[in-house]
Amino acid sequence: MEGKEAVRAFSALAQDTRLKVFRLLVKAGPSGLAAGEIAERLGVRPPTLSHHLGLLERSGLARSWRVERHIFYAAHIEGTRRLLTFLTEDCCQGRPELCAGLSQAADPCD
Amino acid sequence: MEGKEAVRAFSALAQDTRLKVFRLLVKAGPSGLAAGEIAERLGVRPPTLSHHLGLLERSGLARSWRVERHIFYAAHIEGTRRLLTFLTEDCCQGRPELCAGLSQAADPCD
DNA sequence: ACTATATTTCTAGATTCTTAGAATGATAGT
DNA sequence: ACTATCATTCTAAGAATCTAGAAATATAGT
Repeated sequence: MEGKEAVRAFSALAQDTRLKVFRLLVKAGPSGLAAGEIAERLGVRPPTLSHHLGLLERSGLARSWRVERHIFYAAHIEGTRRLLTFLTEDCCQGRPELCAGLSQAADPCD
Repeated sequence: MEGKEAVRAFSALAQDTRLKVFRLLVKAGPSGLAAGEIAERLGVRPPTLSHHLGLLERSGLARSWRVERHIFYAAHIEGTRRLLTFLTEDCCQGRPELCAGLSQAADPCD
C-alpha cells in the first residue's frame, strides 16, 4: 500500500457515521447488511449513507453486491489488513519488544 | 476507547504529513526524534509541523518530552494499540476464520 | 542582561468535507 | 407498460481543516 491510498482509507474512518458503519459491518461479518438496514440502524438518511458507503468502498474498506433490489455491504478484510500493516510497517527494527503491544492489537480472536 | 476518541485518532492519521510523521516515529522507536529533525527530514515548516505533532499527541498516537532546547516525539504504542483494537472489536462473533487476515495485520514482528 | 536556537501559539485565507433535498437509476411485481 | 421500492447521483450551503507568516515562549551560551 502507498501513502495516498492509506490517507484515503484513514480519512474514511475519520468520521463518526462512517466509523459506526464500518464497525457495524465488522460485526455483521461476511454476509453483510443491506444499505437500507444500515441506514435504519444508524438513523442516517439514505443519500448521506450512500455517500459514506461509497467512500468506504472506494477506500478499500468495504465491498458491495446487489441482491435483487438491495445492495449489501460488508467489511473488506483484506483491504483493512493492508491498511493496518502499512501503519505499523518497519516498526521494531530488530527490537520486537518495542511493538509487543501492537502484536495483539488487531487480533480480536484471542 | 469510545467513538469520538477513535474518530479523532483516525483523523490524525488521515492527512499526508501526519501519516508520514507517525510512520517515521514508528520506525524511530521509543528514543523518538526531535521536532526539528522531523521537520527537516519531511521538508515541512516548523509551524505546520508543530500543529500536526500537537494533533498526533492530543489524539493519543504520540508522546513528547523536552531535552534541553529540543522537544522529542515518539509513537505512543499503547494508544495505537487501543485504536486498532477498537476498530476490529466484536469481529468474528464466534467465527474466527472471518478475521483471520486481521490477526496478523498489526503484527509486524513476525 | 543579551543573543541565538528550537519550538509553539496566533491568525487568516484557501481548500476540503458533510449533509440532505431533489432528481435519477435499477429491480420486481401486477 | 405502470407502480412501488431501494438505492445512488447531483447540487449547494454550512462547517471543519490545512497551511504558513508573524509573534511569542522556553532554554542555553556568552
